[in-house]
Amino acid sequence: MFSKTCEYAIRAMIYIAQQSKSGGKTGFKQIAHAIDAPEPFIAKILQQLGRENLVQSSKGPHGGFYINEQTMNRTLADVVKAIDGDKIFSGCGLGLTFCSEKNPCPIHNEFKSIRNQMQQMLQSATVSQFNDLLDRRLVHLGRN
Amino acid sequence: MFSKTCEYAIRAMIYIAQQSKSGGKTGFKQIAHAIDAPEPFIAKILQQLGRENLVQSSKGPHGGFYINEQTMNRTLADVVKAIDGDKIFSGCGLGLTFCSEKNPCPIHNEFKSIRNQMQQMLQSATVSQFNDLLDRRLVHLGRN
DNA sequence: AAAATAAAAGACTTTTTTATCTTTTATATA
DNA sequence: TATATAAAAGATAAAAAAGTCTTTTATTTT
Ligand code: FES
Ligand code: FES
Repeated sequence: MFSKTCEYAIRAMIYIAQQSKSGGKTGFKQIAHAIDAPEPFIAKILQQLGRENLVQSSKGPHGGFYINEQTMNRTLADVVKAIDGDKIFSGCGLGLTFCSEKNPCPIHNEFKSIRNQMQQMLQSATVSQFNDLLDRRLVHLGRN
Repeated sequence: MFSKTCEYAIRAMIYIAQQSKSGGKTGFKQIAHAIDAPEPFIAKILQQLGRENLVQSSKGPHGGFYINEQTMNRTLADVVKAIDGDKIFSGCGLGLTFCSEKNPCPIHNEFKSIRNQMQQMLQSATVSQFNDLLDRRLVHLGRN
């Protein structure tokens, strides 16, 4: 559904958001460990997210990654778009081009509906929405 | 959403189904041309589909690929499962493991619903369902 | 039986994605 | 201002997916 890179990105965002609530900054190594992902790969992904202003960062001692007030309200859809582009939200889910609005294939409308639901769901899910559950340790971001 | 291999497989199945209606067999070169896909790659994919009994084939002169009566009713879900496995139908759409039925994440239920709809749609779409539209040239399987 | 045809199987190459390593730049603190 | 720290940037490596080629096997027709 999404690329591995994108999955890591989402988990990283959710983790950083939680850590940032209390004003803390987090290094990429800690992030990688928390979400059980390869360190240098997470570093690369965070750079991408930074360029898209989906995370903030500061260099030097006590530096690290964090998420500010506004960014807390960014949605999972933003993250997906930044990493995987918007091909998931547009075009045929089968990746086919042989049908159109005017000459819909037998599954055209169902596909459209599902795609729209997916988009709406991701657009209404903010990265900070998970903070509470993480705090209460009801969910965990690792792989186990 | 699906792998390229899977997209080719679906388009090939749909094409072969239409050609088979009138009892004809089709060579992999013709199939590749019709769906605008690389010839040797399609040959490989057809072998996979053959092993899963999703297409029939016969060797020698006037041989080729075809789809018999029963197979006409196989669904797109069968093709997807044969090529990409069933990971699209199971587990979290985000590829995450940090939530469960008991401790659902904020988007758990929406995700579940969407995934189920997707599965139902693919399970109710047969490969022969496209024959009519192809006959009437309302849709085309090529890339242009 | 021999020749021709067409798929099956297996080895191989290219491209893309995923992951890693090294050097540079920026910032804080002593 | 020197040193330590941490991210940014860029180059490289490994793995997976996509695509290609060659040989083998089965079938039909002559
Ligand atoms: S072929 Fe994908 S929606 Fe019609
Ligand atoms: S994290 Fe994917 S459904 Fe909950």
